[in-house]
Amino acid sequence: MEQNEIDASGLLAISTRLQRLSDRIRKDGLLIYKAFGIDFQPKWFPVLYTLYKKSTMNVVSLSDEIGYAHPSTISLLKELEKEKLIRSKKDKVDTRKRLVELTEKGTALLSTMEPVWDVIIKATAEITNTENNLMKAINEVEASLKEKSFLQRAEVYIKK
Amino acid sequence: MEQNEIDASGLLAISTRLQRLSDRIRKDGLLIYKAFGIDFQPKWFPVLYTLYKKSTMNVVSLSDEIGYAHPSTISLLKELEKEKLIRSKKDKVDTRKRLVELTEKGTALLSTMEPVWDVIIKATAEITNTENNLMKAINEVEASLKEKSFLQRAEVYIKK
DNA sequence: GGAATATATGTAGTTAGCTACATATATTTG
DNA sequence: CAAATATATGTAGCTAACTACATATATTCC
Repeated sequence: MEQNEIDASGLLAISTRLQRLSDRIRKDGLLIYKAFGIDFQPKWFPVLYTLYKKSTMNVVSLSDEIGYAHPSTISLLKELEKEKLIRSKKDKVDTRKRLVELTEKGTALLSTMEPVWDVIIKATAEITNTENNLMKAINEVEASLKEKSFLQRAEVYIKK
Repeated sequence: MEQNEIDASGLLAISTRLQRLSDRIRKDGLLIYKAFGIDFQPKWFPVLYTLYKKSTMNVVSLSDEIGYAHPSTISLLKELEKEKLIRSKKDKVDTRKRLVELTEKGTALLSTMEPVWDVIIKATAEITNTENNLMKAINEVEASLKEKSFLQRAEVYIKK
């Protein structure tokens, strides 16, 4: 009975719990980079990693690739430009487009990060690889949301 | 190979993914309350639900109960007071303490919410109850973090 | 080939938590 | 019992994403 109540309340507060877990992991992530003497923020990862893998991209494709709204990407790019980790140039064919790529400094940084990532991946795997694997759970939830949104699912029960 | 790369990158971006999932669920949550014609924000849930269950509490115990930093609770209480859903009074024994409780309006609102919660719980269960259950995964991850933090786990690998 | 539409980028302001610091009152202890 | 410490509350400002809106350039279509 009590157990059910805890579960119910947990489900109702799920967004809050996700957010707090995210915060916590991010903060420790920052400290891990620091422990390696690397000046790197976890939030930079999706943008930089994508540019590392795909070399040159414009703002919108980059945003789509990492799944961000474009203003979020723009503000990250602004920071990264200030850090001289990336640079931009105009696309000569389609002048609306801003092409973004890593600088030499950026490439150098990213290539020194492989050992750090290794550690982070191992530590994260250790933490998340419990009976219900968090990464897999997120993937599964994202898949079920893609199929039918939270709201749509709720509507079925409302109409009953 | 490619699969491993996706996993690695996923683990490295885990905080971002958690945050975005949280946002998405919260936004739909708000719409579900709206669909019931109820003026209620998902972020209010932990505070109001706790007051509903425990009647009167001071700020710090309430924060501890829901696992928030006290300034977060204070700012929620401020909103809820403006909505006239809660009220506060001084503790006569320990005058430092501010005792918080639901108003009649608050109690009335909460008691009309049971059917909404039912729907939310069902829809959430539908979404999260995949092979790797998200709620359980969060609980497990929080338990493993409590035992040994992300940073501490990383340090073991750094020292190697 | 010009008008209507679509796409790319950018800016401003919001959100929901947080930490760091400040202050007031209680409690403990020499 | 006064000084030192601990606890409760409060304020200010940060963060990392978002939406809504604005503008510039491309593309499409009559």
